[in-house]
Amino acid sequence: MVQKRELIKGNSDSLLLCLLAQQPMYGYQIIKELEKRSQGYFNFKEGTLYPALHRLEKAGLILGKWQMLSNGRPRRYYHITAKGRTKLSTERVQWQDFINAVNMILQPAEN
Amino acid sequence: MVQKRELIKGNSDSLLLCLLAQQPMYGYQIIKELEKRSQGYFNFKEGTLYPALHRLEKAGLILGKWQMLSNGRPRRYYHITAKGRTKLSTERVQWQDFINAVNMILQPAEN
DNA sequence: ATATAATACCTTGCTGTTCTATGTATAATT
DNA sequence: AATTATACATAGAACAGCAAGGTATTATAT
Repeated sequence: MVQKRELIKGNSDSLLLCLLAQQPMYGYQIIKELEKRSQGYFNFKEGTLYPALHRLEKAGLILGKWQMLSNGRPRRYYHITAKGRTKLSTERVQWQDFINAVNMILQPAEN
Repeated sequence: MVQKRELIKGNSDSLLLCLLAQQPMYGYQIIKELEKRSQGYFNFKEGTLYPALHRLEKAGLILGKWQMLSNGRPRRYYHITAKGRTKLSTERVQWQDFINAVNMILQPAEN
């Protein structure tokens, strides 16, 4: 399947917030989880994900907490905030509105 | 309704190709038509649309032809090419794949 | 008559998002 | 001993959309 990567632009925030609304996760885990849940469709790059998480944290939508594993390797677990949950529900609506609008153009399609 | 404008990125090509697959149109008309068909959702800026049309033409997906009106005002009508129609059908599939993938993340959502 | 809005094209520069590439470091596997 | 997987991070390039500006004609409103 050939993907159109640009489609993800502006949508990744919703995906991240949605995952973190279910449980706190760390960056590397999020990448794997998105890939798994989308049956291999999503393959977030680290250069995309980490800056995105930093943006979301800076915006107060998520909160990162360092957690040291027994083996001494640190992970940064991100938790969604109340503000983040509000944002998520807004973005869900916006996503649906967007799909509807696009389909109004693409659907009546006998061409 | 508050829109998330970035969502359109990577999707506008499909919308333009779809319109032009139905009939040749000129830039200004496309803007109005997209607004009308989406019930006011889409409001393409000229700074977005004209460069987009130029890109599509350069890629051989559409073909522009100047047409002089009786009043002397020129319009540039764009026609879809065979290559453009092929591209459109590919993009339709990609769009559906993308929706499906996003919904795999957002849908199982009781949060 | 005159000002404003609508039509119709265009470009430049800014911004934001993604990706590639690179860097660091440890643990597990081959 | 070498490679892969885990886990974080950033810098620079590419690209699309937008605001703002420009030109020019026609139609409408004042």
